[in-house]
Amino acid sequence: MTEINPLVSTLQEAFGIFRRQMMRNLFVYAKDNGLTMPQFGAMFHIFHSGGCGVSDIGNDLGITNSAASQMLERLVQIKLINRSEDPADRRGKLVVLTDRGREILVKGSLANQKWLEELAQSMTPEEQVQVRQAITILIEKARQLETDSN
Amino acid sequence: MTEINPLVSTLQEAFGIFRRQMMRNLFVYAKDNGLTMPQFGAMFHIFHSGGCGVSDIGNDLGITNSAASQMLERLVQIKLINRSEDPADRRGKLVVLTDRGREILVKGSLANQKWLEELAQSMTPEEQVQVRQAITILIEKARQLETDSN
DNA sequence: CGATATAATTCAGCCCGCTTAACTATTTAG
DNA sequence: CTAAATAGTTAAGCGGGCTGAATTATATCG
Repeated sequence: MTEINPLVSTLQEAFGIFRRQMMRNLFVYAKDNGLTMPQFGAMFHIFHSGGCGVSDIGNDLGITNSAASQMLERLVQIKLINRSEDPADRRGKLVVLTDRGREILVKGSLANQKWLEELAQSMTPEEQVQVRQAITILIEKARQLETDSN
Repeated sequence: MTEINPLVSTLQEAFGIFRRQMMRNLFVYAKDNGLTMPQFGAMFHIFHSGGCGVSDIGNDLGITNSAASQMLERLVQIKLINRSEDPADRRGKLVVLTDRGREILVKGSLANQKWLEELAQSMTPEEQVQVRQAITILIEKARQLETDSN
């Protein structure tokens, strides 16, 4: 048995609260924008990859290329993504969000803004500084982890 | 224009990282457990409500009672939830998770454990203490917000 | 060059998600 | 007690999500 790091369980708890907050909005937000959850998931992946191939999305969502291809075709139809030939490898396609598609994702990531504002305002100025410094460390470390694993 | 609280944008950034981490697993985890995303969403709601009615779930997911009723019926069939008459109001039903259903949710909430451990271990002991204290404040404030809004 | 691997698409077919509309059972209001 | 509101179910029907198998086009390996 490895020792239990108390920070990990604290993070776990915070993560749980964030998760719940996020799930509260996820389904309704997708539906309000005329998207199914898998479609939203695909667009989320495209957004964060900044452009990728068809099978990347299949892998990310755990579905076949076939399924991914069909789903992307629908997203092309409703003009939320563009699909073009990859100039570097003409077998592949390059999938990117349209402006409208990007807008949906950006707005979605701001969906919890109000909650975060309330959260911030429920703290004293001293607490705000303390929390901000700590979260900044957290963000920095998370980014490092991400970089290292590439 | 209200002034921009720097803590809010920091929290927003952290939330974004958490969201991405969570979305990475969400679809694959649901599928691995034989669940569609809406089914997983329903079970998530039941889990956190600790037991609720059919239309509660419909409201939470933004679908009609009819749709919720049909989905729950499938979850009953595969023995992930129990549905019984509400003794307090015999029009209503009481929906709860079975042990198997609860297990899926609990394991799911531990899905990011490894990442959190790596994150914790990438910090110096001093940073760990600092971050833990700050996150504890955050958790406390979030819980208070939740209590107040009820 | 020829064989093989890779990226994507298409088709048939199945199940699920969802809505609307109609219906049953129970509770609440006047 | 009757009328209206509320909780849930059922059925018909549309469309999406997904798979497996077959197909096309391009790239890579020997």
